[in-house]
Amino acid sequence: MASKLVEVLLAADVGPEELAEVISRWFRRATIVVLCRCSIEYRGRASSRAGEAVRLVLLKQDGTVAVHEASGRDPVNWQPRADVRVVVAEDSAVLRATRDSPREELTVSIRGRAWVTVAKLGDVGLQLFGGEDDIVNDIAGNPSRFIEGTTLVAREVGTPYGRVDLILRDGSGRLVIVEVKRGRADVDAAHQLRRYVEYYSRLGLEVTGVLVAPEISGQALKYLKDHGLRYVRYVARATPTAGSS
Amino acid sequence: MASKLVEVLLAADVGPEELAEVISRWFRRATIVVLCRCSIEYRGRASSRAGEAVRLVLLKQDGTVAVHEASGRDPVNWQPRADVRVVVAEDSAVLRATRDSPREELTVSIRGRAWVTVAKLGDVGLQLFGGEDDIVNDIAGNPSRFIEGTTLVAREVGTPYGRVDLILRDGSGRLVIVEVKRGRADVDAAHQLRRYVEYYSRLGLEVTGVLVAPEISGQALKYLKDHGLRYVRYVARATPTAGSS
DNA sequence: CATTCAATTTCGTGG
DNA sequence: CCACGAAGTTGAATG
Repeated sequence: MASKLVEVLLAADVGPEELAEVISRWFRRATIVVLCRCSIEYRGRASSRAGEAVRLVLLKQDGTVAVHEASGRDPVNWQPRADVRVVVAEDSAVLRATRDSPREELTVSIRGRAWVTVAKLGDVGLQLFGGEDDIVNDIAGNPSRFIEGTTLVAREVGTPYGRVDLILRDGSGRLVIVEVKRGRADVDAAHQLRRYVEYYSRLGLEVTGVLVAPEISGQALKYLKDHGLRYVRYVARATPTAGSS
Repeated sequence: MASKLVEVLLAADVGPEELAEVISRWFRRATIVVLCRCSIEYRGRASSRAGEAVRLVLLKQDGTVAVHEASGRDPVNWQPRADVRVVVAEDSAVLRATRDSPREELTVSIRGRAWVTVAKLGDVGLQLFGGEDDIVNDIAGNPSRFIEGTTLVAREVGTPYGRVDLILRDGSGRLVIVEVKRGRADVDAAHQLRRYVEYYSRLGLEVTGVLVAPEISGQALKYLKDHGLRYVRYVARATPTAGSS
């Protein structure tokens, strides 16, 4: 009962040499959290520089290096699946996280003592419901509920200009291209739909297009009308799990 | 010299009650790192559920709550700028991070003892070079270097279908709509350009379009040609800062 | 490997 | 507050 639920492999205040040692020992074998004063330099797709400040450096088991500040969900600097090397220089541990393709380099210079914690994390992911796929499935299962008189022809159809979510056929035999968005549809979504409709149209098919989403922006709606396309509001069938309101 | 560069306010192995206390005390006042065994539930724009595993829960000073696993730059679950409440239930501390607009709720059930670390992080951000703005500036400063015989007319021009990066005028007085991409231009970028060109064209203006980017995908290039648009490769003027290579 | 598209995208900016 | 577009986007899926 009193057994360890979380095994913290190390938690200590360390100097540069010790920090370098800890990182070398545990990198890619466990998750390393470093609270430290550091400056950052990045060179690759773009380049950036950040002066010295107290930050949190997170080194994950897949090689991810992320440097966090006091705000934001996203790190201020990062390197996904990096190769890491640490060298000790003066009173600093300099962490170099590199990556080919694209070729880029993140350098974190950690000055003075740092607080380092090491632990093994799980990697089980999650089950997500309510993504775009779920909506596509919903429509595919009963197209006429959303667009009157239609039947399913195909789904996830590749074209040279992208993958069409759904293709239906209406009462008069005309194809209906359907683009689905899980959130508010914007002008890009409308344009995506137009791209597909235009493609099939050029093949000589009688074709029309419908954008299905719970909401739509004004510009997107105007764009659809301007190009002879339609918007259909998506409303989930029923409360799948009771409980709310 | 031996003064603290990083002030770690707390680092301790704590039970549910103590953890709840620590979070209540420091939330939004400092950054809290919790290594723990937890399960997660999310309900909002979508919904998700993740079983028990060892994870890292990060609570930042702006209210951000992020739950990290062993891999990935991004958290497995999160809530930006959340309101947080912690209650103790059985042998667990249950953290509820909510948010209005959109209305959503993230629940992290932390079972048993956890390792918690508290520290104040900086929030200075960084200076980034080589973003899209830099490229737009570069072109705006000397349009004819990229597109022969052109002069600057306007930049960041709003249309009903989005904001145009640059408008130039060529030798024959025709408008040239320019869309800029900092990386490889894809078919979406080509479409974006077409949208703008079409808009001005419908207004009765003599207009053409150019996509400027360091690279372009084959399909995007084909799409441009199919619609009478052009691609111009962007090459940075000179090594802005010496030192590399 | 390139290409495309979704994402609980997040994040900034402008109206 | 909405709306749009960039991001060093990341990440997955597909050819």
